[in-house]
Amino acid sequence: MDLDNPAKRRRGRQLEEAILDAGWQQLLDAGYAGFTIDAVAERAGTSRSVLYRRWPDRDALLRATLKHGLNQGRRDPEDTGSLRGDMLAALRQANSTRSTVAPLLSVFMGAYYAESGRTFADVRADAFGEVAGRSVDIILERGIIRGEADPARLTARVRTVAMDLFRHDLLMTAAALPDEDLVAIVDEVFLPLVRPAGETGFA
Amino acid sequence: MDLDNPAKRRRGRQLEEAILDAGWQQLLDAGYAGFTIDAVAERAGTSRSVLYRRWPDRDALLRATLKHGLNQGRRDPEDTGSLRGDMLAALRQANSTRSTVAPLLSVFMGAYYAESGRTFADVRADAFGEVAGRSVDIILERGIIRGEADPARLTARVRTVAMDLFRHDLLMTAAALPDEDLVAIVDEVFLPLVRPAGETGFA
Amino acid sequence: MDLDNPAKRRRGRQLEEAILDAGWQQLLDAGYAGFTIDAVAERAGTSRSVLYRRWPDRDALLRATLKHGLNQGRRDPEDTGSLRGDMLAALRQANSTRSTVAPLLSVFMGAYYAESGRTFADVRADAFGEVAGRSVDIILERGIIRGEADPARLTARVRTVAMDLFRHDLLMTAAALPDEDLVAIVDEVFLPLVRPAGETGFA
Amino acid sequence: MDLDNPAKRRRGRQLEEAILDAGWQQLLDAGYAGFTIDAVAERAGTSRSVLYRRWPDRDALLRATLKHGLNQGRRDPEDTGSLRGDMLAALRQANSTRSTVAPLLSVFMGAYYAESGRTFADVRADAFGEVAGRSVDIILERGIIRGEADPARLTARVRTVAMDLFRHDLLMTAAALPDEDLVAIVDEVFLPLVRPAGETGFA
DNA sequence: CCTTAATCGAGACGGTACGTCGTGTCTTTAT
DNA sequence: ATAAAGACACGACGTACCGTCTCGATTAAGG
Repeated sequence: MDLDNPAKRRRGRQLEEAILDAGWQQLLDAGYAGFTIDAVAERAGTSRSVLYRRWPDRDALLRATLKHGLNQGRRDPEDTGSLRGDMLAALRQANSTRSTVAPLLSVFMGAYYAESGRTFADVRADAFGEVAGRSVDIILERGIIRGEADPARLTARVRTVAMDLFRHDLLMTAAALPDEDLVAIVDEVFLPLVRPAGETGFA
Repeated sequence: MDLDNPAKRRRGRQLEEAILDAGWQQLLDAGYAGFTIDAVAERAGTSRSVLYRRWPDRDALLRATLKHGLNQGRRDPEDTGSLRGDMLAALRQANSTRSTVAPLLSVFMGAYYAESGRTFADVRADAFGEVAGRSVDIILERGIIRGEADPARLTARVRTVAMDLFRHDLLMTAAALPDEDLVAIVDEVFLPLVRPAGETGFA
Repeated sequence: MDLDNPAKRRRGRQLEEAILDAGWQQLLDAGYAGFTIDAVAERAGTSRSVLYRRWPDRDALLRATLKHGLNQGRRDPEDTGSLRGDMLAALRQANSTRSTVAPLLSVFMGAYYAESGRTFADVRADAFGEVAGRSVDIILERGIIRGEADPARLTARVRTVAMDLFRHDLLMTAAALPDEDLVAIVDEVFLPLVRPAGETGFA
Repeated sequence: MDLDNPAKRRRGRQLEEAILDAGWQQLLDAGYAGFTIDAVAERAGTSRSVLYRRWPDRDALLRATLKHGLNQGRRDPEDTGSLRGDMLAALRQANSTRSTVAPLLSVFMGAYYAESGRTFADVRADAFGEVAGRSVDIILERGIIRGEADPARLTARVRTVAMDLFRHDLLMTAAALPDEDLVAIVDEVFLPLVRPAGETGFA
């Protein structure tokens, strides 16, 4: 890559990181169609054989790249003082980063996990990282303590409903959602389902 | 195909139907990777040029094929006598047919509509056809008449929440959902959101 | 072709002329590769079916076009007062018109007449028209009368030698020849072969 | 070709030879129309990309194939003891091999060299190879030594006149010439032009 | 004058070859 | 041993023509 730079050849872990970074950038820049072995190799400043030594084919590289990219920069969810605020903050944070790449998840994760025989929960955990799943749990934990959420109503389905609807819309539009859609998810679906019975107004 | 076949050449609408049928079958048999212009053309007993004359590229053909295939055999939703029963029946019907192909929707519809600048509502309508959208409306209409649904609570988000969650899971797993997941969607999310305030138990 | 021009449709002979003219222009403009049925039809302001009704395939049209084009504007050879002058004039005249298209002759005439089982003489006559063959005869006739050519030496081979060498060079270079090449053909080959024995200088 | 063939893949020069051989055979078997990239690749037991890596397009491959094929099996010209015999032998040898392919030369070499701006001499040398040009020189050298040819008369035009006329007829007829035409070239044109002045009869 | 048959003009259909690009395998050279 | 470079064999892509076909519109000719 560098012309006369005698910089040592990268190897092993270090090289792998560089490749996945390059792949992620390539994915963001050129989309699925532009996610080519050649393009990624060139962007990473290495050669195709190096990639093929690590991943058997393009799809495997794509999965590794998605996982690598999506799990960058995870943070614990913000504490805004209210369940509604926390949930909205989490959705807005997600909405600001994932848009373009998200649709790929459904195809590749879907196909891959279908073959691997894993469960739906695993799919979610692996695709969006451990942190993502735990974010909602943390937010709900705080809500329970504040008395804004009723533990009895928090089935698995209800716990993930906000993120699932967000993700659904993302998958269907391949673009960041308008903020009012996030608000609608929280106010019209999430809060009514988790709020202790009897409460009716918004917090 | 047969040079000596005195059967008239197919043309126009008739030919197009045959192509889309062939495409749909090819998609079910060989998946996205096997959805090749050549393969579809051969399966339809025509030639590649005929396809390229109608759709500019593979993706356009794929979108047309998806729409064609997904909108086959639509029927008005069954009337089971209760809102819960109607909704479950609709989900079960959908669950029995769409599984393998659904994930493709997110990528291609997503990408397409992102470019075309259409709205989310349009996306849904076009991808899943008019009937799909109306099914839920019909079911809810009946529910309102029976007193099982509160018109005041039926925002756009709430109206589609059941189908959206179903679709989300389908997209993420690329497989038919277990029946208990459908039940959970109806009992834990849908009914609590649409039921007139005050009612608490399951119907 | 014309927008609202109610000008009568051309038919029969008239239409055929227009097509061959268009073909000839197309050949000169775009060469062999650009000599397309579509291009000729469009240039002639008609449609492909009309061409296919007259010639079975592209090669047939090409042959017809070549014959049409090459036999335009034939004139009797100039009388310059000397055999050398006449021959040079004939070569120069030929050199000024045929250059680009000539190489096609060898392929298509060659192939066509090979199949048709005609003789070499016929080939030449048909490809270059009756006039071309007669031109040399006329020139030589005058030369004999002037005493510049010896009838005893004028075998078939010798009669055509100048035109053949000219045509050979044309075929090999696909371009008009430099004038000195024409002079060399006349002075170094043609005149020494036809001149009555004993004469040595140039006329 | 064979996936399981443990024979090493051919590469570089060796592969190139095989391709050109295959191309030459294809040309002889199927003519210009049958000289297809696919056909040549298949015949050579390789794939289209390999050809495109070496030649930019079909015409370039055709030119390379012609050069390759025409320069196979060149030998130094036979010494028959007389200028007439040597020249006739050379023409007969040429006549026995080149017939079918020759016409292609005019179109492709012509077009190519027209673009490349090379000289006529280069055209000839490249198209027919070094040896072809030298053959005549060798024959004439011997003739001069024997006293059958006059060096003073051997201009460039005269030196090549026999081969040029032969080639001309070949180009026009696309078939091997009858032997009497070769004899006519030698006896009626070649010998009269090169023979020392004063000699008149045939050797 | 009106009908009728032939031709024109337009364009879809079923093919084939083109030249490009990406894949996954394999080989070679250098670090 | 692994990196880097790149050739090989394969196959799909989208384009451009080919030669065949169908169909409505126009036109010349005949009853």
